[in-house]
Amino acid sequence: MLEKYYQPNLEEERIYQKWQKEGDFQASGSSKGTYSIVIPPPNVTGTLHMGHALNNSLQDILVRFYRMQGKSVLWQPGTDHAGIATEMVVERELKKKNIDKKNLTRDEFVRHVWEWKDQSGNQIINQLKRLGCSCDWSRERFTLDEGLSKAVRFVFVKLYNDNLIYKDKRLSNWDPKLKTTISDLEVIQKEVKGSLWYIDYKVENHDKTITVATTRPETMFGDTAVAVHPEDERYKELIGKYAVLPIINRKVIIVADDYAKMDQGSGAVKITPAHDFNDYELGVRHNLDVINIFNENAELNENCPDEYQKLDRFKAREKIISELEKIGALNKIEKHTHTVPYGDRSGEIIEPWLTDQWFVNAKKLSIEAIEKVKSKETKFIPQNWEKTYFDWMNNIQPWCISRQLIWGHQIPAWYGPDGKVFVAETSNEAHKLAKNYYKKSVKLTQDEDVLDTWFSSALWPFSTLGWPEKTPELDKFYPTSALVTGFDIIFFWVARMMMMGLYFTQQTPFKEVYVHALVRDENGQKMSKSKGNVIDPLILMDEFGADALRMTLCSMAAQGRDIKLSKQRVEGYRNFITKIWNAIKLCEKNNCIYDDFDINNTQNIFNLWILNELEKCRQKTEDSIKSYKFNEAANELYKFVWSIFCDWYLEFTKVIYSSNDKIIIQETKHVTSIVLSKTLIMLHPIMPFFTEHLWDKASNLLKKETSRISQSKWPEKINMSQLDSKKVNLLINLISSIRSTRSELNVPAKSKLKINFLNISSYLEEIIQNNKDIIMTMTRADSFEKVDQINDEGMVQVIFNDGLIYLSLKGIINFEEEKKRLQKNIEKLDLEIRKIQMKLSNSSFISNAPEEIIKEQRDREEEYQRTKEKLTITIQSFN
RNA sequence: GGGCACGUAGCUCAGUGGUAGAGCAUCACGUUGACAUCGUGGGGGUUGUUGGUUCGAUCCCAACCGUGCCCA
Repeated sequence: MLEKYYQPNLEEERIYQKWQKEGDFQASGSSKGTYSIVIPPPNVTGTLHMGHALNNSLQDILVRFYRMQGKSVLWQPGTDHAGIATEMVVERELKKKNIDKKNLTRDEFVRHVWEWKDQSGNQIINQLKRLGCSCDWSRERFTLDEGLSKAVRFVFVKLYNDNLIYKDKRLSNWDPKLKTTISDLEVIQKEVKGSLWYIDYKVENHDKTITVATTRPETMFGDTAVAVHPEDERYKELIGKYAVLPIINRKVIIVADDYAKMDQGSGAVKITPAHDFNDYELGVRHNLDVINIFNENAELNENCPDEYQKLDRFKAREKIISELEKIGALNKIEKHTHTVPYGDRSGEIIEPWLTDQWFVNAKKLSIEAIEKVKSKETKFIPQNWEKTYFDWMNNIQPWCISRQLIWGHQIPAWYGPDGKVFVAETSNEAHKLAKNYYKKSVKLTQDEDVLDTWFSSALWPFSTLGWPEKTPELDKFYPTSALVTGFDIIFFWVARMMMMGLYFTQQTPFKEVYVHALVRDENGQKMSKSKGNVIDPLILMDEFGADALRMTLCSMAAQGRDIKLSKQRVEGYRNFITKIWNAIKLCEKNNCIYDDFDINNTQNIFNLWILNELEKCRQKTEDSIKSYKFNEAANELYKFVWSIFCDWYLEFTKVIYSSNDKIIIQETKHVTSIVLSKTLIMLHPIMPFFTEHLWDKASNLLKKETSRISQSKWPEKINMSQLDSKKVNLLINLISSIRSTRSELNVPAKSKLKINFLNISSYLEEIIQNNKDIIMTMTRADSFEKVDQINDEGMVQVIFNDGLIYLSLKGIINFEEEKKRLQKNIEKLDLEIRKIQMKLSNSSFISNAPEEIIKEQRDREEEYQRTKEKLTITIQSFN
């Protein structure tokens, strides 16, 4: 006998270990094709948050489902090295030990990072196991593994030789706190309330001044022009003249460019090509000088007046403002809301800064990546995410891939004494190239920078399978079947994996991209540590178990809508698990031992009915998972288990067991056992732990073809010859109607009813006669008789569409109440009848609507009329 | 400013060109053997607003109002 409740925290770990020990997650050969997913690699520094929980639950559901479908399945796991994040974590750890990164050599620091990784880098992997993820851990990869690193070097060299990677001095996003560039995608634009300063610049050889409006007065020392709109009447005469920068009295040209907006600020805008992306482009158009005024800490540098040098950019701003005010050049200050770029890791304001960096020509790589989505070689689900992908791809910018960090793939480029660059996979090869070039051996130094972590992640779908070697895994599992990810990652992963995959394997890396929702808190707010509204999936799992969390996420994963998660929902699905637990307990008690049984021999209508319902559920669940409609799959199973199997079927079987029809009793036990077995199998992809537990604990009740449910096959289609569910559905309606009447009339739960019927169809009568016991038990009646006429004054009519069913309630109910009840029902019917009559009397409805719709309406009207008549007669009989 | 979603019961959300559903919450009743982490039943809706297409619109179209997100 099972215990009172299922206790997930006592079982889950043990079950997971068993799966692993048995090698259940390793891909095996199969004739039914392959199914593969690569995990979007979580950061090695990460801990499991709700987004991971959703993302990986869905992947696990797919993977377990297709495994059950008999495919050879690979779920390729691993982590990425998360350059910036890991350096930050390790630096912080070192600080605790009083070690300053600055005093360490590159090698020493890298050693510390590996030490940290070995000790703490496995957290997220363990948490994924906790969630039940059935990844093939024997194939776990890390972006800094030797194999993957080799792939990175290979790709870099190839792209360089194909002129798709180049080094260039360009503006890039400089993080002055982390002292590295970051890519556009790692910059977060935030709306900030600031000021707009209006500064008067004198115009050379002219009596006018020109007033520029700026949000960044501190960049003034880097100005090399003032721009006005070509059509702007106020400034037309000044175009081509020179404005004089206050404080330093340097001349800058006044240019006409429609980048200057007439209605913004003063219409004149100062141009600082070295420190603003738009200004830089304008500078190129007008051939302007580029003056860099910041150092790597975003302090003013030697291109600024002495008293400003080494001043932080915001201190410098204050100083400039006060000096401008002093000399009367500050015209006015307006409050102004504008967007400011922040580094998503450091939280620091990003400075566009002119540096030497390595870039990928993403534009060229994007062309095919766009094509392949257009031609549906890779499909987005839901489809509308295509648009996001196209928008970004069509406007793609050069991808800055160098980072001024230590942790990562050091760029495979070496410099000769004269700065000549040699790009090669190894130092040896670089030396060979150099020797060839210089005609002698020279000393080479390797580029200090490392590559963007995403550069290696972009290779993940094939580098993890052994590429560039031609491995059997690559051959078998690439291209992968699906990528499951959140929309916020379309640019980071999907786009870049597509570009790299196509260029290096000539195939799209995945056939489908399923884009799931974002998990928000119960008020629809994005979860964030600073808001304090984070729901920790680990805490939820502690409290309710991994299965309940997974089922919750699955049931809420409707396409195109974000998930608002609340604890109550998880609790509800924990209760669902308990419900199944209890159902199994009942089946144990009823001795539903599995024995060989051919369901094609099923006789009893309830058994036929439940098998039919099971098949409907099986079909819908299967279709839903295949089309990524996770919520539908979860709800279908929930409804079947609770509202059909438990609420009705198990109740019917109680009556069957109390009868003395041994053959039907035996059949019912067999059918129950089969339904249980198949239901557990179907629940397994969503709720792997407790289904596995029951597979073991309720072993003798189940039809088991494998010792572990994780290895079971998805149920086959049930082909029943006589699947007529109508009779049982009619019974369910009748029982519900009687219960409802009881309840509405406040019949005490303990009082037994007497039920009478007359004038009913022979079809219904047959059903009633055959199932009297069931009806009586389930409605708490002690008799159910056919009568010739109703003359007993205690008779109350049941509102049941197709028959005159009466409850004998003499002395139990108040007839005024009963009249009201019937009157209310008549009113409802009247309303419906009127609606239908309106339709039917509309000649255009009759001439335009399809035949079956018209017939349906006529039938409905007739049925309502019959019911109404019966009720009216009953009311009249009271008087 | 450009783009994408969304608006259905108190809450969270499904859904469909022809009778609007679920879970939670709520109310009433109920512990005699699966289950109170429960059972039975009830109440609760002008499907954001206004137009259009249609015999018929919650669904399709347009505009508007509101909310959220992405990009600039």
